[in-house]
Amino acid sequence: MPNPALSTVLRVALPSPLRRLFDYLPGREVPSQGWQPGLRVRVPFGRREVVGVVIECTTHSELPLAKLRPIGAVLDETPLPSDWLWLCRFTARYYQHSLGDTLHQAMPALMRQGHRLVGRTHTLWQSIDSASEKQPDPLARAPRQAALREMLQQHPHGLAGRAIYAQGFTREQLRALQEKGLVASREVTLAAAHPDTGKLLATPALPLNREQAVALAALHERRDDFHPCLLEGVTGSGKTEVYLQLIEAIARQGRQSLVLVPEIGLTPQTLARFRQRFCVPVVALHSGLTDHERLDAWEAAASGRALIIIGTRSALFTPLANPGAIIVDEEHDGSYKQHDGLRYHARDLAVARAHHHRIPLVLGSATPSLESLQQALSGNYQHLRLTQRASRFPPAKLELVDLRHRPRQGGLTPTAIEAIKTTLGAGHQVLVFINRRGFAPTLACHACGWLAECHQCDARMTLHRHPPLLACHHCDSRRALPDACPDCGSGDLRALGSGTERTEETLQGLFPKVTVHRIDRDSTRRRDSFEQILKEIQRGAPCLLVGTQMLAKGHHLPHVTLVVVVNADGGLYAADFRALEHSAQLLEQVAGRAGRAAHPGRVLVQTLHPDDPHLRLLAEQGYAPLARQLLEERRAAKLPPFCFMALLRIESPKEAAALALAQQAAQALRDWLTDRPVRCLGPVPAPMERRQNRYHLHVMLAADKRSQLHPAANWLSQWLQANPEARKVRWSLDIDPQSLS
DNA sequence: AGCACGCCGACT
DNA sequence: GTCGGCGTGCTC
Repeated sequence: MPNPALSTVLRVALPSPLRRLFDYLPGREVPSQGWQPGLRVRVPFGRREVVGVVIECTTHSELPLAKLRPIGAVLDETPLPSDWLWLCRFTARYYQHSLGDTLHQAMPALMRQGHRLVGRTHTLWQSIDSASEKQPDPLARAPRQAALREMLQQHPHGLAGRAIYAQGFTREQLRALQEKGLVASREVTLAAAHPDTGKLLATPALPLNREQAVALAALHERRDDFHPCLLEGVTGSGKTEVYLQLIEAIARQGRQSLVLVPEIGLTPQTLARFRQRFCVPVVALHSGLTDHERLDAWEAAASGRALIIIGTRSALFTPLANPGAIIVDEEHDGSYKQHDGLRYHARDLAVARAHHHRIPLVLGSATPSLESLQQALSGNYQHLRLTQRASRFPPAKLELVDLRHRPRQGGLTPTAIEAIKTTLGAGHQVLVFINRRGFAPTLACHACGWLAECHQCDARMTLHRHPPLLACHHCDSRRALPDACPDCGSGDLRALGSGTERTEETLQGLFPKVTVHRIDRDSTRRRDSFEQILKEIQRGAPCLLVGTQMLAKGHHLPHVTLVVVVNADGGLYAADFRALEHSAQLLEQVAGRAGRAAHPGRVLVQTLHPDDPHLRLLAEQGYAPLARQLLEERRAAKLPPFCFMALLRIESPKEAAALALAQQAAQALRDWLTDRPVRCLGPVPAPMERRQNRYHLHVMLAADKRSQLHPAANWLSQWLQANPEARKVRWSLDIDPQSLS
């Protein structure tokens, strides 16, 4: 009988919401280098098999050894990257999430399914020295093949097919060179592949202005230490060029740069800008990748071969063998926060990760979040500012247009229509911004006041014209348009207010000879129609663009010289304390679309509150002064970034069940919090309490310091997990919630 | 979260 | 007589 005290016990993290590890005995298979944390294993779990990660190797278990089951299979020869494991453990702890679930989310799909990483190869293409140079050039009449051969000659270790095609070469050109015996392929095991040591730059760096040079020098100076920077640069001030030259410097040391961009920002144009600059492959993590491509990218980053990795939120979880810098572009963007499951904020995790790796971190934005701005103003982050635009013209001022007592057509005042007419007459393009999809926000009965309401949500239904229906934007319910009022039978039903469809229709009526492009989620359902329209717009013919924030963010629209904001009031008096910040960021971003190239721009902002002090400050002095004032207001009100919050959301189809648990949780929490410096608010009904026939309640936790909040959030999470009542409703704990809805 | 077990209503 | 509804319980 072996001594049970000496037997090996493996503590394994499994893809389950249960926030604990599970103990296993080793099975038949022994890992080639012994048991180590970080090895993936396949284990029996209940009545199924799952893939888990060994977290601890120990010799005892809290359970009797007879209850432990053996590990089924060992999936890795070497542990998963330690920087990646560290990041997942940090994330799980910070966001009160199961470690096993966090690890699973951070892994490519094929690794989740248990694919092995060893023995995988990929094909590299290399140019071969031709036997005799005297022969006439076989490529004299094939310029693309010649160019391809030249590119391959600059990469002595060879290039992957994907990298070749990314540079605009085709399979056929490659095949032709192969048949002529000028290039050859070889299979390389992934682990043994060399980092690309060929030429780094495909096109030379652009000259920097003084501010850009100062920013780059500052980043450069301390590239071997944690060095967080807020790069606050107005639209068109050349933030991207600073990123590119920082990446270049990092890559020259053979180190990797991780670039995060907002969901909407990972466009072919963005990628093209990076790929045009660098010869080395730019690994892009976008939704179009196959599972195998995703695994390749993961391995390329984990091995250190990939020097430049660019992606959206989830790319933060890419392992880095040799990290050199992390860049978060448009750091204020809401898409960095995940809104379900593991509710992480990629920007905040980027800060933690850069700190862990002791590398520079660049948070870039024209409209920084108040969180990052406060860090910069208080000296925790270095504050780098870019105020000069490449364009000859200063940024367009916002002109407030009073909506009160003015006739409106499709939401537009005569002032706006006149300006549109003038701009189109001058041969320029106009962007009309409305933050509402559909034809009109709702349908109303003019006889009795009935409004079209959703049966499942506390919300009005939006009127759509093509196809004609009532749709709820908060659930998936839709209804046919009623012919008469369901309450009083009157036929006098009218569309109330304007959405993109109605403004498009009005503008087409007013300017029948001009093309009107509507750009919103409804009009761009098809995969690449948005890209098509953008290309068309960039050709420059006079036209009208009507769109939602899809249009406002990031896209270069050089021929737009007039921007009209149909209604700026959405965020002015909203209940959510962040609404004003987000609204100001959006307005500034929209305004930034005006007049970037050869002509100055105008921005008309329609409002029912032209005297609102915040709006006036934004219009007269811009985002930066407004942001500083908002910070003072947050400080006075003890709101983030001057406090730290965690939000418990509870939802159930049964209102009473949700309320009962919310009250119990709040009570238990308050008892525990006695004499602790954490405040507990609620339960309160969430904004729009009923959504999809589910009732939503909130309990809020707030503390002056992150370190105070954390134990309370942890306690609450444990309490909920231990409480059988909590299983009857759906709940989630959101650390640093971004929105209170 | 999965996945089973278990105990009551409308179907061939 | 069954098929299947989702409440409850468990996963090393």
